[in-house]
Amino acid sequence: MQNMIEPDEDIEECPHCGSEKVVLDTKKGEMVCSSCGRILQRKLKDRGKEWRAYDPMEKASKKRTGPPVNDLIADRGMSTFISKTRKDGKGKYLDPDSQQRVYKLRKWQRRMRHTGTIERSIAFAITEIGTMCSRLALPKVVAESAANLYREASKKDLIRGRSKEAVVAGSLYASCRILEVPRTMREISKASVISSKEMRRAYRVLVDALDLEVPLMNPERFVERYGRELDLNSDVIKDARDLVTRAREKHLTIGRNPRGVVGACLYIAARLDGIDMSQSQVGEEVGVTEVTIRNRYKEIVEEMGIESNNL
DNA sequence: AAGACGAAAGTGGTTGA
DNA sequence: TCAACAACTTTCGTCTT
Repeated sequence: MQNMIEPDEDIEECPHCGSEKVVLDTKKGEMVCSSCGRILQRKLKDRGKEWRAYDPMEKASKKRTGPPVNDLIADRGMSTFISKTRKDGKGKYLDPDSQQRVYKLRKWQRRMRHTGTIERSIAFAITEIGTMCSRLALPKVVAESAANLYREASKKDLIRGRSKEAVVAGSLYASCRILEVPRTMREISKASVISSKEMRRAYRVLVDALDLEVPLMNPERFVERYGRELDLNSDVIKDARDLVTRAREKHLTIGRNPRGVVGACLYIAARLDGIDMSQSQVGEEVGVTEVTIRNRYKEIVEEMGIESNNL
């Protein structure tokens, strides 16, 4: 049977190593770079059919579905529309009386669509999630996940007493954490009208009330991202990633702002590679001060026995 | 002159009574 | 609810290249 798993968007080359050997793993539902082995997209949906048809007649008789369920539509695309055509099911024109009735029905359906408080709230949230995601360049899976979290939150009545924007921001952050998309709280709250304090509170409530399994944030993901933003080549990024791993093994990361650790590791890796880069440059990119970079850098160099004359 | 370094004081968040 | 606390930031003077 032909497999119809499709990526959300075409990925032609790996954003990490630039290789064009991006393959689709239909079993796991993942897009994978066969050159560097990184997963570029997860949890792809199977948009295909499970049946086969050998001629158009059979195709027509077996077809029984519409588009897939869409999490980014308030009612998930599951509601019915009353058609605009003035024909009945058999293609005959309706008499004027019936036309009048259908017109009224349509009007009422339009009015009823988003009248439930929860539906209206979700519709708002999805719009908000959409604009935030485009501002933050977040992939569609994150938007879908956030929409689902918001829906769950609505069901459990968690929005009451909080602003919708806060719950949206909290859902987005939670989705990023769950899907291991490297975004900080600060970034997300900056893209929102919500303060990071309010967002944090909403996020906590979501995690507690919905029993979310949030994996520990892993700084290695941030190394990738900031390394690329600093125009470092993949060798340096890899070295920096190893440094972060070793730093964590030596417990140099606990209680520390991960961005400081990541920044310091990038700084060290770059300097070891002979690249000229200032502490403040790195600090600015990862969002901490030069002093913090310096402090982390000192600790790491000391603990790992890196000869400072190489730097 | 720019970047690195270190000290000191201030700030916001966490923790435990 | 409040105080203690650790991490981080800001600021600034000094050192190094």
